[in-house]
Amino acid sequence: MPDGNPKKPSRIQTRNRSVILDAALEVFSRHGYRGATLDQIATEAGLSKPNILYYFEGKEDIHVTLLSKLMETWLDPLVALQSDGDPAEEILGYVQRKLDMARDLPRESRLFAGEILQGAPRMGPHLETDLRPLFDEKCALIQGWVDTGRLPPLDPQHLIFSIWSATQHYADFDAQVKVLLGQGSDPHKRASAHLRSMFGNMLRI
Amino acid sequence: MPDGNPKKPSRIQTRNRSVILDAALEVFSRHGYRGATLDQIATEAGLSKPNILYYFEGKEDIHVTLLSKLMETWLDPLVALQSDGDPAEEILGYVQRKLDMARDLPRESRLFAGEILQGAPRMGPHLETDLRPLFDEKCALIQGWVDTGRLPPLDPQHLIFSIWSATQHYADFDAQVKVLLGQGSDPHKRASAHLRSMFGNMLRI
DNA sequence: TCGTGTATTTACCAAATGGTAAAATTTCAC
DNA sequence: GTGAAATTTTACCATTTGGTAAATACACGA
Repeated sequence: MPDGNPKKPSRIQTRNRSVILDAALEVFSRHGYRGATLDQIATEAGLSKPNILYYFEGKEDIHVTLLSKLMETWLDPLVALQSDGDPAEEILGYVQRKLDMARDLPRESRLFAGEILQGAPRMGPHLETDLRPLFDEKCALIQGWVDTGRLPPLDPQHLIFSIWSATQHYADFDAQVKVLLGQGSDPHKRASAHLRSMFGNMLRI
Repeated sequence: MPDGNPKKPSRIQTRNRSVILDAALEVFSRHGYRGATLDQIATEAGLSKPNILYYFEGKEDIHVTLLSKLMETWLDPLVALQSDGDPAEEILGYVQRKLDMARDLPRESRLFAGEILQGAPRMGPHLETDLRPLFDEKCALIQGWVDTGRLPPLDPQHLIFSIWSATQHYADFDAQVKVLLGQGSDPHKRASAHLRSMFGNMLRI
């Protein structure tokens, strides 16, 4: 049994757990938790169903593991929002990082979106524990910039919401975006320019 | 059989179909298509499962009916975006209508979001047929305002995406928003002020 | 009130799905 | 190479779930 005990995992274990999680990310992000089946995940992973249940306790275990690992990655860009340089450029850099992330990790974005959309049934605690403190910290940072006149008056909480929604939109609503944009010139570049303009305007004193 | 034939529906039919659709909206929007069960919908509607299958051909029929009816409602605010008054105020009015809609019809917003998130498997055609033409028309309208100098240079397509994402975020990611805002002063009002400021800034010449 | 079409319930079914037991196979330290 | 442990497969099972058939109850115009 690979789980529970403190022994270090074998090479096979490490590889297979990672293969399974990647397959599960693919399937869960496309069909949602309920819509995904263990058979689909098994096929995608190139393993048999009982075999994946050898590495994970069950469907929910896979999903939760995925969400936990994802949370780190997901918060990275926000963690990187520091009080180093020019406030406006700091925030615009954050916007850019989030947008790049939506392009590079669309499956992760959709997995997250699906979970929240359904009321975060398997992630509620994580939100309180991991996201909330970081969110509060960065809101305070931005509020500080406002208070010291380095940014115009604005609402840090809703600013962050706008950044999240505007950037993740391109991953989460990809199906719609594709239909509406047709095949135009480098959508990512145009989105980036638009967002830089929009948020840039609002951050200018 | 209530379906297919051209007879006008009885009072009971009208009432029950509407009761079922409302229950289905509740269940589908909370759990997604696959996550929802006919039993849940039946319970929510106060009817038996075979009874709802007397009014609809099956689970998918209910879902598709729901999405079709929703599409109208959903596009209304965009239809109302006309070339009447001041361009900036027209667009800000649209933002406000969309935000109000996210507050008043969160279930509809989540149903729509869930469908798009999964690649619009049951709504692809509708997007091309209903949404695309309207989107193109309104983009042209906005582009016209830009070309005649009544709006600063901006990207109409991505502007609309930003409006959609920023407003619907409050309905679709409600679970997250609730956790992060705690209980503050009238979130809707603050969101409204923030969005008016953000988009107002960008629309000013 | 009677009879006919409408509406609802009861009793099912087949497929899908998450999961398990145990046998068979492979890996690897010695 | 050998044996024990890890890994994988085969053969299942119980539950859930979308859906159906047929019997029953009901509404309502004549």
